[in-house]
Amino acid sequence: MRTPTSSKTKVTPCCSKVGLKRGPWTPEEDEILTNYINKEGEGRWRTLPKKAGLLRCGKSCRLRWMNYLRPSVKRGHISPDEEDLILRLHRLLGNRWSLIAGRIPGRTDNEIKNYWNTHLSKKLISQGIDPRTHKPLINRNSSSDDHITNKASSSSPSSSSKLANDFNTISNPIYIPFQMEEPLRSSININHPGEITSLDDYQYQSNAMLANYNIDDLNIVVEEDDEMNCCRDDVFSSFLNSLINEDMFNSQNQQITNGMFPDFDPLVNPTQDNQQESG
DNA sequence: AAGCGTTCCAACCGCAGTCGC
DNA sequence: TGCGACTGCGGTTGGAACGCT
Repeated sequence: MRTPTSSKTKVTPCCSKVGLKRGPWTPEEDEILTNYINKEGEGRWRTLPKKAGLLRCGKSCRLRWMNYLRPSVKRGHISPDEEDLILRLHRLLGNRWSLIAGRIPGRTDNEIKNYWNTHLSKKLISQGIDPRTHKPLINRNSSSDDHITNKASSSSPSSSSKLANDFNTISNPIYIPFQMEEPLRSSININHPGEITSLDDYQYQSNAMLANYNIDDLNIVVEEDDEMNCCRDDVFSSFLNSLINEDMFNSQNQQITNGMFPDFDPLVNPTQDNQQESG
């Protein structure tokens, strides 16, 4: 674990504003940055501004490139399909904007975050749905949800609470068949068959797959098996695809669209009667 | 047309993870 | 092992654009 930064200076040279320009980028700056990256490639952001002749910090250059100048960045309105996908992915991943953006071609994490904050969260609230938990707002004060709501709604940036936030954001939408009190960085072991016997095959497999991911960053943790690591991105991609394409999501999102919310969330508690078959 | 409040989004900030020395 | 540099992420902010009166 990284040493807390509070014990030393927080101002890195990159953040020092001495002599560096801030604010909106000019077309000239955009052109300089684009030309440089086209020639030299991405990366080495720290030294890039000096080499390119820009009076910007590396962070600013990276952000401008990633969110605006990259050729793959799609401009324009979010389509209904994209909106639906964002809803599904947010329900699955929480405020993991970069992960969500990674599933939506051409969209950046910043764009999706902004769209969520300005459109989708308000839309869900207007429908009586807590945009953090995707549960009905009416239940947010119930004792069973307090431990989740309190942590999820905390804006405190302390490292421990942030990890707790992340864990709850992830664990809440997805059923995990056992309590995880382990350190968050540890991988989850699926060897708890007694707790998952009631799951149907699909959900068993989904949770088994989830259990092999590091819950903190959703990268697969395969117990130091490098041969498995080489394909884990593909596995995770397939896993996400299988989840976001499931009919259970379709039916739920249809109800969300209609301003309703299902009584029961099969992903949170799949042992209830209305589990749905996967395709 | 002017003033004011609201919305939206590009950009900034601080923190955390990773890596190399 | 510890430290610093670098990078990336998510939350927040500032101000331009927009809408209403």
